[in-house]
Amino acid sequence: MEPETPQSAGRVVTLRDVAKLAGVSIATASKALNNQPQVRAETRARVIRAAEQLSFSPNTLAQGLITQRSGTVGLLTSDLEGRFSIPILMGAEDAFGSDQTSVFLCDARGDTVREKHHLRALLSRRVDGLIVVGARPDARPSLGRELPVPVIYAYSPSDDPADLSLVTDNVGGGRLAVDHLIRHGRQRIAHITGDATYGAAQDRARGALERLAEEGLELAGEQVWFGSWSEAWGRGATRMVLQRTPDVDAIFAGSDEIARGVLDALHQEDLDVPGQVAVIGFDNWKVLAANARPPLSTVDMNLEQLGRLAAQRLFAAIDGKPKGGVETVGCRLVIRESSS
Amino acid sequence: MEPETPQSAGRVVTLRDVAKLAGVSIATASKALNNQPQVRAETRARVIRAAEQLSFSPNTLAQGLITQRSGTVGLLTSDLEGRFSIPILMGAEDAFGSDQTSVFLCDARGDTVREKHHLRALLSRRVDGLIVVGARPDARPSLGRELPVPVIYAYSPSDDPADLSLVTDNVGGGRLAVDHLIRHGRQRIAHITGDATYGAAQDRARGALERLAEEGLELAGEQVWFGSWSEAWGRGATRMVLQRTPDVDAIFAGSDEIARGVLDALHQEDLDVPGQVAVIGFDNWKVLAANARPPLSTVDMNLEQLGRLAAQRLFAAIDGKPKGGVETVGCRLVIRESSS
DNA sequence: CGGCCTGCCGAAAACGTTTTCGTGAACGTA
DNA sequence: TACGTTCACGAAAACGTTTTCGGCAGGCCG
Repeated sequence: MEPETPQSAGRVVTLRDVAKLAGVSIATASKALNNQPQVRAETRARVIRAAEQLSFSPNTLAQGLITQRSGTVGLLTSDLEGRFSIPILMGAEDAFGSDQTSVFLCDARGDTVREKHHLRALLSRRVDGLIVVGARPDARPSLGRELPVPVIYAYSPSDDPADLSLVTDNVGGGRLAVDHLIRHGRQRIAHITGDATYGAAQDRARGALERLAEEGLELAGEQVWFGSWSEAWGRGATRMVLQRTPDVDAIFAGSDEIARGVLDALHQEDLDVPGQVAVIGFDNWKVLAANARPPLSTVDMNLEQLGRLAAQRLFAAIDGKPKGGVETVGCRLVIRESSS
Repeated sequence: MEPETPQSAGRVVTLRDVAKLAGVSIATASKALNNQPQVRAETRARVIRAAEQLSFSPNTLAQGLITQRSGTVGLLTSDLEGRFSIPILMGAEDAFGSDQTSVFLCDARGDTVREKHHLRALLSRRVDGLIVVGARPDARPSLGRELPVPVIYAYSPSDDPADLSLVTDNVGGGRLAVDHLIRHGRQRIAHITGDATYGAAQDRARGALERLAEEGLELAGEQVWFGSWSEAWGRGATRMVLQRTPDVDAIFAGSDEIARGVLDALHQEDLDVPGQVAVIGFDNWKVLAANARPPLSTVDMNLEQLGRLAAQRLFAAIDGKPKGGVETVGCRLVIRESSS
């Protein structure tokens, strides 16, 4: 009759099993596997071999219980559906994945009570930290200063300046777009963008105007065209711009959706892009931008990098004193064919 | 001098603190909070009050250690970027959220070794179960039968029929689309779809052909137009279909991206949609479908429901014997204006 | 040979719960 | 009064680790 192994008994392998197989105590087994110095090389090897043989994997719950570190963080998003959360989430997950920390995903669906509920659950699970990623780039209410773990706000900054928030540099993004158009010889640049109540819309417009002013240029189309973040608005606004300034030679759109509408309207007017009018979007939403006709140049917010940065800052805050303030992440140009 | 509370000491509140404040033992405190019967009503009330006063939240790690249930599940996606994972993930998160289980999110980025790595980590964390959501609707390698926890495969079925997989009913989706077109009096229906190596493309086409055959109709455009999942292909294929069958009165596109291309090409030929040609897409990818001109009718795969179902099946499997096989989730029509 | 240091190892406490079991009190019954 | 039963409650074990500390060899020095 075979000697019964832990696995064959349907039990999950524990450190005790490894120790017994290696002929050492539990304490030594633990030290051997954790690279503690006070164990002979030969013994360590024996333990490791035993662990592999049993395919031992340590119970992180027990580890967390004693070390007071769960090795987990909470990712509290208020809107999974919104496409901006996802890249941030990917970046964060990526940055953590390389370490040995796992990520709890919670979607509050923009509901405050659901958020509270998730927060409670996460704290109960003794997460080592939290990343809160918002749905829109404007400030959101802080979770409070009395939390037992550090918190990083990503995309939506916290309304409490004592918290650490990571946000997109929308002003810089606006500058970048206009700078690119100017460098390609455009002089009569219009700006069509989304909802004026969005801070991001204001910031992008401001950046654009700043860069124009530096060059001594005025905005074409008489004004910044605020509206909604939709293709339909892009089409409509384009027609109005063309009416005011028929010789416009570039349009900076506040989002890729709007830019698609702009392209569509320009086609209808038989204007060549980028021959007669250059177009640049914002977001680098690939399915929209890359499939446009012609493929759309656009500004990328580097959201994945923002997510990775959030993870790094969270780590720093977990063992160190927490920092407050707002940190911005720069944008980058993605040049395709609509602006060459 | 104030009596020192646990919080003021910077310590996290434990059951011991609650018990002391309520003047009972730890055991009784535990029983009181867990609605065990063997505790006097008055005592229970006192304990609960103490717990609230200290805003006690039980350490789930300790709970999990002893109950052998961590109350967590792993969500192992192979491709977060792909838009199909997200709704499934939302559905699953939603279904779990109402219960007291939390979700670990892991993105393998389509990499097998990363997947193995995440799997190890999840098992180490003693998750109670796993949901594996794939990137494309074709079969993927099973994680194996020897896992200590139940696994549900969502979207991509496992290649091992002993596993339980949940997939979209693509055949039904194809039928649904064509049925809708027929009901609206269309007789010359063409089908333009994506990569022929995708099982989903084959299935949708099969469903469409079945439904046509039932009506005694033939496919317009001489063949099923397989190609790629892109707008460009939609444009190109539409031109070819028009060349073959100038009087086509409906086009069923295998995806919304393709449908956008179809619409674009029809506009260029000055054909009215839906007056002369009806168009229906697949996926209900809102930003594409709702913003199209005219807004695009399409087939929705009910992915959120699929995610919720996966969560339910996982629960059933956690305490019950695991079931195998493939279960399909039906599609539904989303009627907008392109097909009326 | 006695003392001291060094190198390895194991016993045991600790983390914060749940759960089993024992115990004392109160009560009813013979 | 003696005895069994029920009712609340507490002591202690258990979950699977990490870490502190003490002990036992063996080697070196005086």
